[in-house]
Amino acid sequence: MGRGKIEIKKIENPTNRQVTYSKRRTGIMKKAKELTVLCDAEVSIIMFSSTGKFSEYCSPSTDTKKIFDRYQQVSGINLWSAQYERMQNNLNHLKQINRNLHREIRQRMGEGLDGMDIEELRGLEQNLDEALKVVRNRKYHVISTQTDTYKKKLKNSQEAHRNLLHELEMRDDHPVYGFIEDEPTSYEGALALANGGAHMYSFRVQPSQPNLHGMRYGSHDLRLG
Amino acid sequence: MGRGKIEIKKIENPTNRQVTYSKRRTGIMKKAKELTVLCDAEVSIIMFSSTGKFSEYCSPSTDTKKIFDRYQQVSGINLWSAQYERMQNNLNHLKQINRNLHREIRQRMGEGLDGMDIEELRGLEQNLDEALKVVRNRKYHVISTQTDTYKKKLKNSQEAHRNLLHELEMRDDHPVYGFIEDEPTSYEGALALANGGAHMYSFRVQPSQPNLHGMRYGSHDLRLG
DNA sequence: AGCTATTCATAAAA
DNA sequence: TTTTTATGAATAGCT
Repeated sequence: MGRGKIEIKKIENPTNRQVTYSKRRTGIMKKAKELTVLCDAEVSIIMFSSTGKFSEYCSPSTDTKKIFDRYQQVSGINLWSAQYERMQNNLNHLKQINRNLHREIRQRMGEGLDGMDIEELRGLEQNLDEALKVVRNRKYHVISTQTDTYKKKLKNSQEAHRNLLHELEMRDDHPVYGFIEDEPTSYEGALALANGGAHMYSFRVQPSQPNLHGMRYGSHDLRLG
Repeated sequence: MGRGKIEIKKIENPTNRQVTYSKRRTGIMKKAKELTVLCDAEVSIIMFSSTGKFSEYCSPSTDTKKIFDRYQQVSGINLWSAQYERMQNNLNHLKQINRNLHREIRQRMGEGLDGMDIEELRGLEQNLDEALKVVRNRKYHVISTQTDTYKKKLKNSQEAHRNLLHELEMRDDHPVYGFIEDEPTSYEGALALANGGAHMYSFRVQPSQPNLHGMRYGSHDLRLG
């Protein structure tokens, strides 16, 4: 179809090749359009020239993604299955880990112990016992630190007060209002703070069967996704 | 290009349409092959007839997936980003939950307490204390159940032994070997079993600063994914 | 599926 | 690139 027949092999002259590409590309696209209309077909064409120039055709009734989704269904080959499967596995793995973590927390809260044998129970008991000691120590440490800080602040405040009074005295010899000292420094005070805080006036009731469900020390959102 | 010009509009006669589809499809595929060879291009064609029949062409130097990946890069539109992003979000969400769970377990083991204030520490302490009581109760329950089972088995064994001896006596009046009774039923025995098991002969050493790292009561794989 | 009269696509040149 | 134009290719309508 042209001034003489041509052999179907790579056109070595780059200019000719480019010209032929351009012409034939137009031709294929036209044919694709005609096929789409005449035969009510769905066609997707993607092509790259040897210089990397990109062109595409897609039937107007659809889009490239839809055609490719359909292609995947029909061909049975999922083009992103590798990526997809890797993520899916990752997801399942994380879910499994989460289940394990969740179970462990439940056990550490005294729930779901039915499946554990003596060895496991003894291990858990010892672990909890040790953790409890550490937490208690930490608590007392935080309390004493806080008390010290409070003491220092009080001291500074007192001093500032005295200085202020002194200054006033120096200025106009007015009568002096005494500073009220009130430091909870006794061990009993600290203990009360440790065990009741703002509620130290009331006794803590210990139920024989404590309902641990929903009783968390923090406010983490621990629901599984 | 046939016996008369045709208008480019849908061919209503299904047979004609199917025939035309078949002929023109062959034509396009041939053109695609020629373009591939002549111009050293990469071409991917996917089409579906109105009856759903699927055909594809792809340049031999590549494959449909590669062309599509390249298409995505060039067009800038990631065709499966929606799916991908959803999974990615899911994954990140799970990872966050995982971190929270892990942190909670660490705190319940007495690690990573630095960021906790008094209220939280007191809550954790109380929670651990209650859990410890529940676990202890459970442990003793399991032990007593186990002891009961052991007793019953022993009883059955003794009875079977006596019956056997009795039978032997009845048969040939041989001398009788006594059954050695050895039941660890005392509370001391149960306690020893509870606290030491197979190692009840040795005293348990309580380090003043217990190394909780790696000391788990179970054998869960808790590594983060 | 083949055939073939026609129309279409396009190689070479401008 | 696009246009021109001579030619080979594709195919519509029939069998």
